[in-house]
Amino acid sequence: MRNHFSVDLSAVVVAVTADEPKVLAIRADDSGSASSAALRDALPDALPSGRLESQHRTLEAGLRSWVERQTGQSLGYVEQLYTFGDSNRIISGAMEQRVLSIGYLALVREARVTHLGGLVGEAVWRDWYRYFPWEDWRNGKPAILMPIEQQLKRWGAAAATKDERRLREERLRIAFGQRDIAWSDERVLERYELLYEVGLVPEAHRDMGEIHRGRSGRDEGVQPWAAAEDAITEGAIMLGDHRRVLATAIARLRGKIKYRPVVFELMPPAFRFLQLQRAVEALAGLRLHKSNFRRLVESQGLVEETGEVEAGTGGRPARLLRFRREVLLDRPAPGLRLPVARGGRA
Amino acid sequence: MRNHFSVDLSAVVVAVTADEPKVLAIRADDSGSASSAALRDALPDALPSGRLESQHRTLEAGLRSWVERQTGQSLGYVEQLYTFGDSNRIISGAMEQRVLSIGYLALVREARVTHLGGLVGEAVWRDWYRYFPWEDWRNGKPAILMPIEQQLKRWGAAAATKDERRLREERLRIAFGQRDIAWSDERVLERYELLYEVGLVPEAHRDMGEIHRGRSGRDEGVQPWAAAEDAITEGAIMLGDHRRVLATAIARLRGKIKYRPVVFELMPPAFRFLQLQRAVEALAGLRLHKSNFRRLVESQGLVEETGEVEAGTGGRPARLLRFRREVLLDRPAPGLRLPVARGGRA
DNA sequence: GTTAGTTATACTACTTTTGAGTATAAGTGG
DNA sequence: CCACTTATACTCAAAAGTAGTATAACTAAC
Repeated sequence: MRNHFSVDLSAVVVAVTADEPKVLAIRADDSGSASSAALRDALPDALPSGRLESQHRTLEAGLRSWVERQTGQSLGYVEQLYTFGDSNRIISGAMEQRVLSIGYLALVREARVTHLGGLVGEAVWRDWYRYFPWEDWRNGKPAILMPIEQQLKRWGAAAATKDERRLREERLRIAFGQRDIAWSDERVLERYELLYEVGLVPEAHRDMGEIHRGRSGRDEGVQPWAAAEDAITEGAIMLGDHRRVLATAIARLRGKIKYRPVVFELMPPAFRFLQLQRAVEALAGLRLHKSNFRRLVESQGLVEETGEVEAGTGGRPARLLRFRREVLLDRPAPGLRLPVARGGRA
Repeated sequence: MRNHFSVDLSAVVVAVTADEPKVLAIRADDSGSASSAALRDALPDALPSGRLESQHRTLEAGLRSWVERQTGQSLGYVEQLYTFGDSNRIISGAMEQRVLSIGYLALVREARVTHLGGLVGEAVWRDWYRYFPWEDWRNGKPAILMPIEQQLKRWGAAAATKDERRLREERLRIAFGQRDIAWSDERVLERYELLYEVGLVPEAHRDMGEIHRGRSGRDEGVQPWAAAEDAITEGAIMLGDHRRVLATAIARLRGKIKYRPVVFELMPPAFRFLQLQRAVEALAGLRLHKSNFRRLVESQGLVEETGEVEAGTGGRPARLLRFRREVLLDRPAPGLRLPVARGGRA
């Protein structure tokens, strides 16, 4: 058994419904016992996940089958995110049990869930900002960032040495866009990991309790700087390191929409311009400039008109668009930023 | 043992020496037996790799220790590439042995190798175009592409149905930059996988021989289209799927240099402008426009002058540069391409 | 059935970034 | 001294991006 590992597959399944970014979660629900609704809501959500089994021909196939079994959702676009293997996932009870965990990002068009008489729990679509309220800047800077920034500033100042303080302040500046640096929508994971390290998210303290004999893997048993009472509880926590996987997924997706037409995996077959913009905004957590966004999309030839118009949206009826599947072929590599010399070709 | 897997860690260790991209390889060398030099050279190279052991605290730590043990090279920048888990890695002899393989990309500054009295084989630095001769366009279109394109064209035409033919021709167009589509330096993996599928690389046929009872994983036992004799032997093959891992690494690195200052991980502490350009060119396999490249680097504030100059290069002495470490902090996310509305900030 | 509000779409003026190339400076080897 | 290499500084036009304004076509409320 030594040097053999069990492998966990977990999926961040994303959809955009009513201009909001959704993620598929399993509500922990030990339906057997007569637990109160209050208690059930206190239990953290989990991502759909399961063990890789030897009958799964490919990793992706295993993932798809688990997600389908647990949520009834079948997956379209699937992309591997990252493999987490640091020995910090200790299954309570069975000690020495090392688990690798492979995270996936999946994009689906519709946020429907077939209700299953759940063995595991109930599958629900959650607004992803439920877990990361500080990531949504669509209505300006989120209020929750005030206390976060204050705490982080104090953490920075509390460094033992001068060098350590400079280091902390720089990390902070980059991750949260302080001073001259602008907030970057993509640094989701950096922000989460900083909060974890400082001890400002509850799971930093939860995981502390689970660590036996100093086998942390994350930080080797170093106590978080912040007290458990000071942790930010606005953002909902998740089971295990699922919130970290979610952060990885959001970061990846936010990065990818900028150079690959992946948004369309989330759109219905026909959609309006503004609808597309709202979807991108929902993912990026930012407001975009209307006419420039339109020009960008048009000039890239990403869409074409279906010929139909949609009325009843409370304004001038919009022409409906569809994604031009050809661009997947057209664009060699959208966004090559190197100044290639023409002489290159023989 | 069911549902427990052994995990292989393999590293693509990259350096740039004398304007050429190098990768660290293990020359298969069963030094025990008195094998002839000719035979030894016929055996394929391998990437440094080894099994994840439970004493490895993190995946990265395991990788570092394996690389160091096998090559004497200690690693700086390390990045996880991809986890391969399709059941196509069949260890000859031990059947049913399923292995996951996690590929890593590592960047080092100097191409030196401490010669070890090798248990495994000899570590050597190889020009990476040894394995992918069609990827080097620095001196114009590589000649090897002529026969490749011809074969691929025939494969396209040989499709059974019209739809299938269109599909094949499109894949070909994108991967190899036919017709109106330009060659893209980043599609290294797509190209390799296409060649594999068509049967134009020798390992496609080699792997066929190893497949028992249809357990391919790659293609479920479908015979490659091309005959084994028609495979391209210009590009050296590697052990197992190591060439695929290498392709993944090259693709990733070529993509990444365009939006992250990773090249500097490969440069000496002080360097000339042209030296930097040559390094980028070596990686991208392209020639770049000199003054525009200079402007790009300067305007981004990626480098600063050390104050020294280097003479003796056969021309006007150049000022030496060093990487401005601050940019790692400065740039929030180099290359945000969304038209953000100003009203976004509250 | 007019008016306020909403959504869609076209057009404009300006700035910044690229792409391609030329000119000149400062060394080396013969 | 001359041919050759390398370095560095400019120029100029085209393309892409930024920030708006103006107008058109609907819905809902009064």
